[in-house]
Amino acid sequence: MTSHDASPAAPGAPGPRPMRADAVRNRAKVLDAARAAFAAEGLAVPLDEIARRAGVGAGTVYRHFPTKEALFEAVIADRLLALAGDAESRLADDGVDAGEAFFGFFFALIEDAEAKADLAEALMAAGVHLQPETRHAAGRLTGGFSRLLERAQRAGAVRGDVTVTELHALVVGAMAAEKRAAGEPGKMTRIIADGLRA
Amino acid sequence: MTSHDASPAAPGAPGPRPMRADAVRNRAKVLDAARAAFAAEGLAVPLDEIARRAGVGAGTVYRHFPTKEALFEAVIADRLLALAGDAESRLADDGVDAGEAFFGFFFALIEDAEAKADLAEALMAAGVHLQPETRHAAGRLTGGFSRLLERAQRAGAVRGDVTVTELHALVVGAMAAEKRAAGEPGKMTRIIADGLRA
DNA sequence: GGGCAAACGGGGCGCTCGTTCCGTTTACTT
DNA sequence: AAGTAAACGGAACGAGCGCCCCGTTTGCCC
Repeated sequence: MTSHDASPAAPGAPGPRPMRADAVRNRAKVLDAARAAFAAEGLAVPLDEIARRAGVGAGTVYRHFPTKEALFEAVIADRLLALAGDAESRLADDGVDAGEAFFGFFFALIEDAEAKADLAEALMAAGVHLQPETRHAAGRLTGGFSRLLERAQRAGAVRGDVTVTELHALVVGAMAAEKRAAGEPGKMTRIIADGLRA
Repeated sequence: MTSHDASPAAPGAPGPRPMRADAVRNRAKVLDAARAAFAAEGLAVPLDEIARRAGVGAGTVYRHFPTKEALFEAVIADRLLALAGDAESRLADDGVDAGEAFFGFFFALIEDAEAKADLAEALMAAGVHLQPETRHAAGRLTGGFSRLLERAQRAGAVRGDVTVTELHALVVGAMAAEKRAAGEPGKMTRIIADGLRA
């Protein structure tokens, strides 16, 4: 819930002015509405609709986020950080072997994206022109995933000729396949995972 | 090149009136321009752009195709028929075994879609509200693919717990993965294909 | 409680794009 | 060669949507 912070910049040091109470409240309402709306319909949802659901005017949204894209990224950055945290905690867990940890995350990642249209879209997008905050979050996720992959490869659980970039592409592919196949959730992902085993 | 036919309806029997010469010419020009434009940019290309490339006015496009969607489908139906023909000819070829035939088509299908943004989009789309002609073409493709799959499964080359629908989903997934991964074309598809083997 | 800057909100602008309309041109007929 | 209906083309319409402007409201400080 990092994005529920009151101030968009310089949270610790008291900057020029503290935010007004209603502004803080509205920022949170917009963010919550955006989360729900983007998750349900992806970037396609009109900004006016988000404003309406948040109970504010469109102008208010634009005071807090310079552009629709920026609002989208604010939502996405949160999700990416959560996923990065998941990867890192699996990495730290000594109870499961490398292969299990890797595939566990692989499945969790795709399952999560399935329920969040925006995340899927964000991962599919080329990812150009990202704000620094988003870029950092994406980097942390990639880093964690990369270490999970390496460990699993060293353990002989995953074929050695796959890079993180290719893995990312396969995740996108699995999400696309999963969305297309109605019955038996996770089956497409399982097939693709089988193709990844050594 | 079935769509280069002069008359949209009743080609054999002389209907109400034969088409005027310039109309025939323009229809073909529109179809060619649409083919190129849709292949390059998918459905996103504006209709005015297609008209411009074809050297006609937008109104002319609409006399031949009631809607942009209909024009799109006219292009897609051709592609689907060509693919169905490919599947059928592989089916008829006794020189290759069932597994080879299946995977050969699998790779060909994805490679083809890679070069044609519109085909990829069409396969990804839910496919609701299709014109009868398109529905028929899609059915023929699915039928051929289905027989290739069955034969390969019976031969033990492909895992038995996959249906045509799921296969379709995996094709879409492979296309998505392939588009996302820059280097070494076909690698993502090969990994997914490995997941499909028995 | 009064003053003031910050925040609000929604009407409106500008752009894109699918579709239609209609005055003009062009191919066929006799 | 003249008449006619089919076909043309591009200006114009309308809908959707991102974004901005500005008159009004509201929280904050003295």
